[in-house]
Amino acid sequence: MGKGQKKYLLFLDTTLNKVDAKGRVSIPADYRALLEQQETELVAFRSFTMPCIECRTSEMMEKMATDIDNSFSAFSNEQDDLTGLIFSDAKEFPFDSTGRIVLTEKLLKHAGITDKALFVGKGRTFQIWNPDTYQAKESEMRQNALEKHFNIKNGEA
Amino acid sequence: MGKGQKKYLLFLDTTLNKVDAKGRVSIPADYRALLEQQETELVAFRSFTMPCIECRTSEMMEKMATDIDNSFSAFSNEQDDLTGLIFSDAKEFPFDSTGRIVLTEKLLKHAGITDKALFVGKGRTFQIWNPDTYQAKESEMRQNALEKHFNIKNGEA
DNA sequence: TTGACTACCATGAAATCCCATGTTATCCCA
DNA sequence: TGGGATAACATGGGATTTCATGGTAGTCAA
Repeated sequence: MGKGQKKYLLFLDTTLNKVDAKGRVSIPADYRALLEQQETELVAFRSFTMPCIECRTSEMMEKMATDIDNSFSAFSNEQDDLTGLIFSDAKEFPFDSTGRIVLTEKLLKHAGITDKALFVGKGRTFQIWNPDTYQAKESEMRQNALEKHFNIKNGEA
Repeated sequence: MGKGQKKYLLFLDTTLNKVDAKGRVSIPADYRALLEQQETELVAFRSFTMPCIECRTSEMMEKMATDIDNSFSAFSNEQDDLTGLIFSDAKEFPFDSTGRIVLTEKLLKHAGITDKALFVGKGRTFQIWNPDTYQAKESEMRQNALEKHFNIKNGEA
C-alpha cells in the first residue's frame, strides 16, 4: 500500500518538532498525509482538562456538534458550557506548502510550549504538548494502566 | 494451498532474524504474506507488561479506535488512558520491496534487542523478542502450564 | 509606510527505496 | 531416494527522495 493511500484514519506515534520564532511548526508528515487524504482541515483548540492543544479534523468537529446536540436539551447549561469551551475556542489551521501551521499565542501559552512541540497520536485525534509536561503525564498514565486491570478487548474484524 | 491463498489470519511459529546496523529486520515471509493478503499494515508498540515488541494489524487498531469513538462512557478512564498510551506509542511499519522494516531505537531498547530478533507467533498477533530473553520466558511459561491447567473456553464465533 | 501575516525557495539531515549477493529451502528428475 | 537445478529469502550497501527547518519575498491592512 503506497503512502498516499492509507486505508484508515489513525493518528499514531509521537513526534517532536521545533517551534520557531514565528510560532511555526511542521505537522508530522504522516499526519499531514492523513489530513490531505481525508480532504479535511486541521482544527485545534485548548484542552479543557489538560495543558495541551487538542487537534481534530473538521469532520470530527461536525460529528461532535451533532453528538452534543443529541446528548443535551437545547439551551441547557451543559450544552452551553460545552459548545462555549469547544467551538468558540477552536480555529482552523491550514498548512503551507511545506506542511507547517502557525500556532497562536493563546494555544502556545495554554500548553506551555516555547520552542519544542510534541505531537501525540490518540487514534482519531491527536494532541500537541510541551515535551516535558507530557513526559510526566505519560509516566502517570502508564502507572495507572499497570495497576488497574488490563481489559482491552482485542478487536478483530 | 498455494502461497497467496491462506485462509486464516494466524501468526505461527518462531523465526530468528538478524537486525543490521540501521535497525532493519526482515519480516518472516509467511507473516508478510498474511499481512499483504489482508491488505493491512503492520503496527508495533512496546508491550506494557513484558520486554518485547507487540505487533498488530492496522485493522485491529482501527477497530479499537472505532470502539472508543462509539462508546463515550463504555470505556473507563483507565482504559482511556491505556488506549491513549497505545496509540501514542504505536507506529506503522511498512515494509520495503525486500520485506524489511526499520525498527526504532525506542522499540529496540525496550525489548533489549541488538543484533538478533525473534519473531514469536501469538495467533492473531505476534511479538518480537530478544532471543535470550524469550528463552527464559518460555521455560517459565512452560513450567506454569504444567502446574496449572489452562482452560480455553469454546468460543462464540 | 509600516507591521504582521502568508506563500514560496533553499539546504542539510535523515529516512526510504532499489539493486546486488550469498545462503537456505524447495522442486524435479534420474 | 538422492542429488543437482531452481527459486525464494534474508542481508549488505549505495543511491535517491522526503522531510523538517531557516530564510526571504510578497501581500494586505491599518
